Amino acid sequence: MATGGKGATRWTAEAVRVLDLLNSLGTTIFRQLVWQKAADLTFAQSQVLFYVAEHPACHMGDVAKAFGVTLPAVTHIVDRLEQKELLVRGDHPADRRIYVLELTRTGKALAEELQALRVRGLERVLARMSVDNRRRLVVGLEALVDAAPQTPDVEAKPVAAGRGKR
Amino acid sequence: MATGGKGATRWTAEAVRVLDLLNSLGTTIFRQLVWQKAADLTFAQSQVLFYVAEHPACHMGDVAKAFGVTLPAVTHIVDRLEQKELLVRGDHPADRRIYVLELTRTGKALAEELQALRVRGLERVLARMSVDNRRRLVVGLEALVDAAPQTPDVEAKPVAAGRGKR
DNA sequence: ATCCTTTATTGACTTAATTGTTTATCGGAT
DNA sequence: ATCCGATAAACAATTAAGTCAATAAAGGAT
Repeated sequence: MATGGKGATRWTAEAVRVLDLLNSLGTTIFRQLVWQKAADLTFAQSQVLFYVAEHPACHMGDVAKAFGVTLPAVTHIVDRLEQKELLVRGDHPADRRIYVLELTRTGKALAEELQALRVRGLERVLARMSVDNRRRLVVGLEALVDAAPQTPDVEAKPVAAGRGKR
Repeated sequence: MATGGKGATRWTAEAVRVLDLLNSLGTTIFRQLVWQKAADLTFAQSQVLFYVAEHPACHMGDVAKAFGVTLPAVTHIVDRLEQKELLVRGDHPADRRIYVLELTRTGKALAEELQALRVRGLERVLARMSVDNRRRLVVGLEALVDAAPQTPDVEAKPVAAGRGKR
């Protein structure tokens, strides 16, 4: 409101622009960079791999919440990752209903390798930007992420639980 | 490490940060805003809907190139959109192999409605940002999209072609 | 006319995600 | 000590999306 425009109308134009940019992002960076189809992991599988890498000892439900999918979906993906020996379902010491997810040695190595791939790819893109624009990008994105509805991360959260007990 | 500045090392840190932010974006904005699960369209279906809305009279192959998927995948999605009467396969006047895609009246209305939904959602987020940060976001994103490997839009482009001719 | 390329479809198969149901377990009430 | 409600996860079935391989049909060239 600082520049005293006519309020909503101005933001709408900006929102449309940002939406458009985010869309372009999805079909460039996201598709060509973040989603390197390496190591015959599917998109979902690599996402879970990274999640477990960053949240060791997490539970099935944590993963489901983080990606907003249902538990059965996680079950399948974790099944496949376990088959590939990238991840193990460990037992929880105190609560026997719970699986504690951990990456195997191979899984950790793969996660690091993929991360390095992404970073290198993104570096090549950032190198084509000016220092100022890189700064703007980082600060702007930080503000955006900050302004977005809270991130459904590992923290305990009510979320939409309530699986079908009857 | 923020003020370090020994060349490549600095960019790496910046790349990691941006990667992280893009990731957060994927699990917040993208999931809660861009992907409004309205009108029982799947994600892929709504993407194609929007694409055709913005590129009237496009061909099956255009869609495939734009999203980096194979032609059969497009066939299926267009089938479904046609069943829902959101889109029609028209004939090309000069080349009878080609289908010319157009949204129906209903399809256009739906696209506009979904777009409005997204814009309103994004507006609410942008409203929580300062004017300066909004500016930084737009400029930074523009620079990023610009620096990214060229967008696989409607233009003729080699992309990852090599579709299975034999 | 014959060959080659382009455009799109079809079929078979795999992976994903959703919904609904079931099993096992935990924790707290009697 | 047992029953009851809630939680964690598996299992089953359906729908969608993506792949490859093969096919068909139209266009263009020689």
